[in-house]
Amino acid sequence: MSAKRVRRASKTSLPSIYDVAERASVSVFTVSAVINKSHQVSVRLRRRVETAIKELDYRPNLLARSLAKRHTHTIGIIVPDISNPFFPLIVRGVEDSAQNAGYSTFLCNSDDRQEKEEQYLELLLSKRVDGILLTKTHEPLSPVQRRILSDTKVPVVLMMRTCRGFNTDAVVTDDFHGAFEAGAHLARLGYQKIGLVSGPLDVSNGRARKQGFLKALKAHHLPSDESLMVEGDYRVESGYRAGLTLLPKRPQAVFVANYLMTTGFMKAAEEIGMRCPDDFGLVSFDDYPWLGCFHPRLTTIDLPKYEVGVEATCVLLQRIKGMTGRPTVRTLTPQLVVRESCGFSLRIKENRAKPEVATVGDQNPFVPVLQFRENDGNNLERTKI
Amino acid sequence: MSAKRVRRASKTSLPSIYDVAERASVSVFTVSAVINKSHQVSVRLRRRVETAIKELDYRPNLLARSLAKRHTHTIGIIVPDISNPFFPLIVRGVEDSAQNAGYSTFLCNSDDRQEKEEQYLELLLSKRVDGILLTKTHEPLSPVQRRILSDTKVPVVLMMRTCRGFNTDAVVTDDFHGAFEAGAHLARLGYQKIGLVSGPLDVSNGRARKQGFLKALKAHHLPSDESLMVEGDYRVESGYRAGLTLLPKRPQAVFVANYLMTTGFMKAAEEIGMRCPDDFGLVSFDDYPWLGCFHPRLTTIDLPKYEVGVEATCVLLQRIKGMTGRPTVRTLTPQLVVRESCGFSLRIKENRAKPEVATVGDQNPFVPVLQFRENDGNNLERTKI
DNA sequence: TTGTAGGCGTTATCAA
DNA sequence: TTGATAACGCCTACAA
Repeated sequence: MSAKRVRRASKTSLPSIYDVAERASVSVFTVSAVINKSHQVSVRLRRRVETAIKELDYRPNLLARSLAKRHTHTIGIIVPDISNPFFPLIVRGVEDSAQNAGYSTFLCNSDDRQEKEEQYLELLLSKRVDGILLTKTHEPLSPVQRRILSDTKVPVVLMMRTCRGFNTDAVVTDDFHGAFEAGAHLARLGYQKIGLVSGPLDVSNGRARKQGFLKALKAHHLPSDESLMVEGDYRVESGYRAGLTLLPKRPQAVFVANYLMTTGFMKAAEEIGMRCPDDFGLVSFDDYPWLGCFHPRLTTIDLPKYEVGVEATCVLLQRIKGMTGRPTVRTLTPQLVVRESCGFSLRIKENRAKPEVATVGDQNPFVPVLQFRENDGNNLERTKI
Repeated sequence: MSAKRVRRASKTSLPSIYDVAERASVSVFTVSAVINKSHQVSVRLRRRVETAIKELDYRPNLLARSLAKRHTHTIGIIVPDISNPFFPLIVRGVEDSAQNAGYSTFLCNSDDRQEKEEQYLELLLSKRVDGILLTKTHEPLSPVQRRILSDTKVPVVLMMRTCRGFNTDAVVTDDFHGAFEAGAHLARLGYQKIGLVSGPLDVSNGRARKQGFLKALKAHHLPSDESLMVEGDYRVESGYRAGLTLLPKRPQAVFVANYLMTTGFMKAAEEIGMRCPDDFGLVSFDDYPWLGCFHPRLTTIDLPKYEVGVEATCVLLQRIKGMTGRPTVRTLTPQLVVRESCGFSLRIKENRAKPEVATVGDQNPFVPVLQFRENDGNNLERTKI
């Protein structure tokens, strides 16, 4: 029974800790000890082990290690779609800070579909990830998901979207105030008939962005005309259709709740033959480095995407390390970036803006943020950090 | 020795196959058999096992499974930077087809740095991925990497960039012909003094794009003026600097070898006060769905990014399944997308274009591809497939 | 300081 | 068809 560990001829597969031990004429314990620096090992033996490792080109099997130690040093991350330009930066934030802490990440795309989300949740759990970062689909937590997430103690933190009935940590951007700023900016520029292309109202930040906008209208004593508000789904196509229905009503300005929809909206405007900002002002939500390079240069609410990833990872890692306490929601502050699509300079020139209306918040929208952002390109926006 | 498997109280951690076996009063073999459908099991036992699984909310431990089966059904993918808009779609292509085949993917960012690349290669190997998809950094394969990749039989397939001295499968886009088309298009429009902002020349596709461009000049009997060519590194900043040095020389047109650099280039043009396409024509490399929505609407060479991911995964999966044979290089065809930055309509109007110059290839550049692309937004460009 | 041997949760072989 | 039981490769008491 003791000789059973004479072990395989090592030609069969990759070298194991036993092969190293044999070659160095030590026990597996010693090998393990030097690899993990978990115990003091005499220099002599250590040397022998190290050279054996080199000679064999030994590489520890992380599967076995994880199995034995019961944690994988891996976190799972589920986003709707990595090819939606909104998510790469979040993911990058996650990976950077995870790697920094010695964790690696497993990426999944849910396509915003409950079914895929469930499936991936199962997979991640089966792979025994230590924690999960999740941008929930628009659907509420299903019973299955609830069971999945409850009967295991794998910590989950939500990103960008909260989920009613799912009381867990979350890191989001302050979309309410962001949208408020967007609406307020438009109002201060003297626009009175302002339209809205909102995100899906069954998503927390879709609601928040609409409510913030409405609040701004109210704060500036502007009527809120439901006929000027159309609900989109954050996708290009819905922005396009929104433009087709909204633009003919001749709004003076419009707030579009994300970049993809803005993209579609502009396309519609072009087809209809309306120009921005000449024929209508526009503020978009979420910023990208290339937005300052093409026309109309978009005025936006910049969301700290990378930071969302970083913060979410930070919280998750703490939970993994055993932090207890009630779930927390961390809210990151977005920022108004004034360029030209809002018609800023136009309105100023025409003296239509109303600087007398009090600026809400500490932001002075009359200081255009037009300077070139130094990005290193490959690492795109991260230099903002 | 036989009773040793009475096993833990199951409160300690997640239920194992033993817990299921015990509860169903069967052996672990039976449980394993029903889970994997690997053997015939009588309905009676199967039922018992299935209900036990439900009741315990048992979830197989993939770590243990992988350890025993010696494969993980996981592939690693290393790209320079997921937050560079070029890569998300490739990654998406990979994930989709991998998942389709029952594989999951592990994403890593090398930041185009040899060091991180090596580090991640080690990690992936330690995690025992079944194969690796790699977009090599600009540096050549290091001795370490060579050893890493050789002494293990984990198949590797290169994406987008080949690597001299590293003879393995690869899936790339035909950048030579893409760049040729770009240059030829400009030449046919009657431009004579054409500048180039190339990618890094130590990257295979950086070279290819330059050479294709030069070939086009030659084909159209245009002189190639080295002073009009500047080498960038694919990043925004380098495009910006290139613009600053190139534009004052008043080129009639310019070919910029990727999107990020184009972005910087446009910024420079704006600062200098030159307008596109009025003051200079421009063709960019690599297309994005939003390019048709802002001005100047970029004329580009569209790269089938998603397909690169799909094809690469396909090859890799075959290798994993044991396909032998010499390494192959699959080359995907890019496509000229004519919009307005090249000055197409301007030149036509002014009668400066030279339609008499033979069109090279089957592409007719005088058919502007301006129609709205139907994208579903969240899944962005993938609808092109 | 070093070694021995059992356990982590599966699969797989060989009997029964 | 089922059941024991030995791998898989690593960690870690417990001993020495």
